[in-house]
Amino acid sequence: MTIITRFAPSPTGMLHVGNIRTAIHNWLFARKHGGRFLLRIDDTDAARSEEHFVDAIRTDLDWLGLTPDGEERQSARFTLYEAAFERLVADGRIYPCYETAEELDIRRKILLSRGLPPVYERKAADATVPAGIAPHWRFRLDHDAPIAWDDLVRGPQHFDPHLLSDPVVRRADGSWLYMLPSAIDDMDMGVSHVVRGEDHVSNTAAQIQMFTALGGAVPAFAHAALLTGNEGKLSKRLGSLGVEHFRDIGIEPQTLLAKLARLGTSDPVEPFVDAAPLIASFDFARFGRAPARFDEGELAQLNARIIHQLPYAAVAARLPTGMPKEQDEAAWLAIRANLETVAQAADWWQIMTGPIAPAPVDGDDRAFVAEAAQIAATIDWAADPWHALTDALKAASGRKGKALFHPLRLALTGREQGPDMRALLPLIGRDAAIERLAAGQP
RNA sequence: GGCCCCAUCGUCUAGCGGUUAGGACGCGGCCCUUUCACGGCUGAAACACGGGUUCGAUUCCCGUUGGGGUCACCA
Repeated sequence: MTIITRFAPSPTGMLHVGNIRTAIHNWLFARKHGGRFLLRIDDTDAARSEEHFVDAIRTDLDWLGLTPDGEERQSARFTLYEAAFERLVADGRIYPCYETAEELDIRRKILLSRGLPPVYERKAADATVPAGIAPHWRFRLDHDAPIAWDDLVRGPQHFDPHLLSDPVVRRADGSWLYMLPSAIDDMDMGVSHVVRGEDHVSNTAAQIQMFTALGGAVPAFAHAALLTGNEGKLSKRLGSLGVEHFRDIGIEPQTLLAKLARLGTSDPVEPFVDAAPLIASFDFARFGRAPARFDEGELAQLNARIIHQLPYAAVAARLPTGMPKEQDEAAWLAIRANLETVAQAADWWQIMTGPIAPAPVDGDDRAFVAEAAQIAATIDWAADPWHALTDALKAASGRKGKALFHPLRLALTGREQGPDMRALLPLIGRDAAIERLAAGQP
C-alpha cells in the first residue's frame, strides 16, 4: 500500500508554528515510507480565502524544503462534492435544516447552562418546514454505529455518536463547509494517513461515518498533541509566529525542521543540518500525548548549533561581498562557530575586509602595538602569519599570554573576542593588518 | 458543564511492580583553547496530592487537583 499524506491548510492566513509542524509530520511520514506528500489548498470558504495566502503557503513550504508531490485545490473540485452531496441526500444521510444561527446559538447556551452537552437536536420527521427559507444541510450521524479507530498517536479511540452534533456540511447559499469536502478529497486523493492536530479528533469521529457513507475506505489517523507557548497556554503569539518571522530573526529552515520534527517526541532535539536522520527516526509511536511547549529561546540556541555546522555552499549566496573569491569559503569557516545567525557574518566580514574603526588600545600597549606593526612587515605572510607574528613579538617584547595577544586582537579586529586569530589574520591580510597595528592608537 | 487526552528534573521525555529513576536541551564545574565560540568530561536537578490493590508502587485502580482539546452555517 502506498502511503499518501496531505497537508491541507486553508488560505485564510499565514502558516504558523502549529501548521508548520503538521506539514512537517506529514512530509516526514511520507518520506520515511517512500510515499507521497500532497498539498491541498482548502479554500472552500471563498469569503475568507485569499490568493496571496496560497502563494505564501507555497513559498513557505518551499523555504522549509517540504516539496509537495502534488497539489489540489478544493475550489476546483466542487462538481465532485456536488455529486457526493446528491448521493448522500438521496440516501437520507444529508438532510435540510432551517434554524437560524441565532436560534442554534441560544439552544446551545440553554443546553450548556443545564449541564448538558450542547448537541444539535434533530427535528422530528414530520416537523413543519418553514416556507420561503433556503435550508442549510447536515450530515446525519448514525446513532447506532459506535465510532472507533486506532489512532497512531492516541491509541484506541471511541466516540458515542449521540454526543456529537450532526455536522453542517453546506450553507444555505450552497457553499461548502470543511467537513464533507475534506472527507471526499481524502478518499479521492487516496490519502492513506490523515495526520493533523488533536483539535481534529472529534471531526475525525464524524468524518469516519462520512467515509463509510460514501462507500470508501477509512484512512488511518494520527492526531498529534498541540503545542503551547512558554506560559504553558496556547498563546496567541504562537498562532502568529510564521515562517516570515523566523526568517527575519535568522532562523534557518533546518532549525525549524529539526525542532518541530522532534518536539513532543521521545527523541532528543538535535541540530541536524540534513533531514535524513529526521526522516529515518520519525515514528508516531514516539509521540507524547500531552501538549508540548514551544520555546523561542531554545529554537535560537538550536539555530546557532546548526549554523556552526553549515557548509559554505549552504550559505554562499547569503554572505556579504568584498572578500576575494578564493578566500570566501575560508572566511565562512573561520567565523561560523561565532555566529548565532548567518546575518551576523556581515560584522565579521567588515572586520576582515575593512575598514574598521580604530581600536581604543590602552596607553601601555601603544608602543607594543607599534612594535607589532614593524614586525608584521618583516614576517612571512604565506604560511601562518599569526604564529610568526606572536613568536617574534614574544621574543622581542618578553610579553606572553593575554598581555601578548589581547592588544593585538583589539588593534586588529577592534573587538575583545572573536574567531581564532590564526584563521582570521590571513583573511585580514598583510597590508590591512600592518595599517591597523600602526594606527593602534585612536 | 458533557465527552476525550494528559500528569517523571526548568523544558522534551524513557520507564510498562522490586532501577543508584535513564537520556536530550538548558544550567554549574573541569578540560581543550594565547580570547570568545566550538568540542570533550563531569555535577546539581523530577515521580502533583489522597486513598486503595500488593510482600512491595513512579509503574495498576479510584478520587482530588492541575493542564490540554472539543462540543461553529471556522478550518
